[in-house]
Amino acid sequence: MGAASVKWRCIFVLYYYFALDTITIKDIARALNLSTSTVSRALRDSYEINPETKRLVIEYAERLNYRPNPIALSLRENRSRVIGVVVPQIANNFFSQVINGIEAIAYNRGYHVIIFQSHESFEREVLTVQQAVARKADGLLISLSSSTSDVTHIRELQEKKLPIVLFDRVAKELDSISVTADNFEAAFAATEHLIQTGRRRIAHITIPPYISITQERLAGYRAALEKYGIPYDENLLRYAGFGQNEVEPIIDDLLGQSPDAFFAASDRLALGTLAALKKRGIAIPGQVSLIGFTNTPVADLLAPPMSTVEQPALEIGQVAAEQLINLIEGKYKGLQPERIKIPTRMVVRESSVVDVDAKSNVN
Amino acid sequence: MGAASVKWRCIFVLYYYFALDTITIKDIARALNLSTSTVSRALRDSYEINPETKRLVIEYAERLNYRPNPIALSLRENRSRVIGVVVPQIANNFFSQVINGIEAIAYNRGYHVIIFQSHESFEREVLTVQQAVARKADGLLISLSSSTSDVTHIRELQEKKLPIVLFDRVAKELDSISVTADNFEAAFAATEHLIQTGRRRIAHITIPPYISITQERLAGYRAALEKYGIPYDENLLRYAGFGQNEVEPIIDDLLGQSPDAFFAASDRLALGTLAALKKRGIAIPGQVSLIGFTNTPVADLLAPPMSTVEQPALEIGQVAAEQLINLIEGKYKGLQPERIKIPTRMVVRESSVVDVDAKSNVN
DNA sequence: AACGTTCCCGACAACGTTTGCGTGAATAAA
DNA sequence: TTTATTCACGCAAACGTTGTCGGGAACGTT
Repeated sequence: MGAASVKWRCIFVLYYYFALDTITIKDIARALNLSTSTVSRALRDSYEINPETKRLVIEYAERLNYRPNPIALSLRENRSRVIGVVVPQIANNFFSQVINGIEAIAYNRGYHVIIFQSHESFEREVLTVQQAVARKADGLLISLSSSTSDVTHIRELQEKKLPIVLFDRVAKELDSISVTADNFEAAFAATEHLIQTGRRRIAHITIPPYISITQERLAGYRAALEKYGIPYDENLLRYAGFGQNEVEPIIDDLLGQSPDAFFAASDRLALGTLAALKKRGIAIPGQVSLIGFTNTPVADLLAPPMSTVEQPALEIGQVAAEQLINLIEGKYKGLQPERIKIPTRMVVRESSVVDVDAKSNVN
Repeated sequence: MGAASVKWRCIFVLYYYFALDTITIKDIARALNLSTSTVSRALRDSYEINPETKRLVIEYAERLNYRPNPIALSLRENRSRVIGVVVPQIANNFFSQVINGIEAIAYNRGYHVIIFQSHESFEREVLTVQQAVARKADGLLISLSSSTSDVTHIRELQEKKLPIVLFDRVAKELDSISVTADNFEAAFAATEHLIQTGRRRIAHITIPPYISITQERLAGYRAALEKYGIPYDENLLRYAGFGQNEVEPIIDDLLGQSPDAFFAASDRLALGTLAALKKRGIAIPGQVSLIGFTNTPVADLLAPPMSTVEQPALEIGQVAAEQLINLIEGKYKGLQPERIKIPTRMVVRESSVVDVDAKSNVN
């Protein structure tokens, strides 16, 4: 009895410990009476292995479903085939679409993606980037948090020659490849559209000023105003953070400046603005026009359907991933880091279409 | 000249190769004239190391910002501190929120998250799961693809004792921990709400029938009908795939059955239904009511604001991650695998609010 | 003085893989 | 027959870390 129970316990323990145990090159070597080096070379189809031996090894490996241990490879080759992606928030349509694009390219080129979130916090961004480095990511795709004004933590990594590509929220101070939407053009087009439909007092509600896209979009906005001889009124400009209820008071405040249009620089802000305006019973586009920067697929279904500048999120992710992997694999030896701008697309919907009468009135 | 250029090239090469080189335990040992074992023990605060030596080592390590190499640790300990997440699509509000929840918990408990997408394809799911295993993930969080009817690829892993937790799209055949919304209750509540507002011919448009949630939701729908003595009419039931334009013809088809309400079993389907109905000029809720299963934050801003059953995506992710990590860390020795249901919340908005007159007419 | 403890520390193996080098055997060339 | 050459394979080191073992020195106990 005792002996039997011990026996069963042993079997259980063995099963438990070895069941998940994937087969290694050593197992193959032992089974075939070869050395690990021979097996390794056979699997890599080295010329210095007898074809017959190769056949044996490969057959056996396939039969037992051998998979090389990527961790051992990483340790040896000092590369992980992992790229780290640092975004402010995953649960944001824009970023999840970008990640989608990244993953597609990475997958095709044999890399995996580890996601890190900075939660719009500078401190967490620093920590998270360190984590990614400690995890031995081969390269980093970063979109800066909105509270990041100091980028030395990134610069240090660049100086250590860690491949880095920035996307969307980039920093001018960093001399790296960057991939963004053409924010200037997009903002210019949106503003111009509002002007051409007769609007003059165009409020611009945007995200914190540190990050690059804010400045580019603001520049586009101002350039359009200037082109049409409309003076820039900084009372019509507001920065909104990422809190829950930040938008409403800002809208209230802006309404005091009697704007006839709102240009919101992000998805979240556009929706917040729409909600606030509706809540206050302000007619869109009757009293004010609205156009947003967005990636929501439902702009069409809103009330009213919302004009937007669409950012090619998927494409940004794809291009950024391609650039990074090229960088990792050393295909850019001497070239200058490039700043890539992906064109956007403006979709005019009801929220900014002023009918002819109203337009002539306004004018 | 030649010698100088060679010298510079050497320096460049050295710099290039060693700049990123993080410091190892060996470097510390060499610098302090100790053995690697001593350094290792000193850093782990072993009792058998002289306090003075410890101080020296720890000081030096901190000064040079030593970080243990997680890859070496993984190789040695046969664990990666990585959890693999397999979802049909990242760029889906529900899943990105789930991932958000997963990441939050994983981060706190010292794990990282690698994302895999099955793109709703069975073949890619199998491949991707294999990838995750080959990558030595310590455990897997899986939401099955809609085309997955055979789950042997998952079962095999379970039999190999790989910790697995299923969420949202689970399979009854698999004896594992699962975390889902309470789909039956949610569907029951939604249907009951439609009935209580006077609807009788309630169309149900849902996702492919293999996956668990479809069946649970359908069961809830039917149970509500039964409770109110309304015969189940299978002509009012439609399955939609994940193609671009699948919803519209289905709606057209359903409209032939003169329904007075639509209950859509997913976010995407609800929005597609809304779009199709609007396109056809059908008044909501005048002619038909609409209620969706959704996670979109903009339901309120739609025209009309859409009634929804909200799934607690973030919470599902958190609970699933917790369960998995407990499983990985062996905290469940003998316990039965649990099927956890997270309660949902129904939010009634205009799209299903029938005014009194209309209601009495319909009745 | 002989012995047992305690304290600190180093050597070594192991995790899975690749690779430079060495080597015995068979073959070819002299 | 001797000497090169080619072929096919094994040995050992390395990647960074931890744990087992063992051992020298200093101390305390008979």
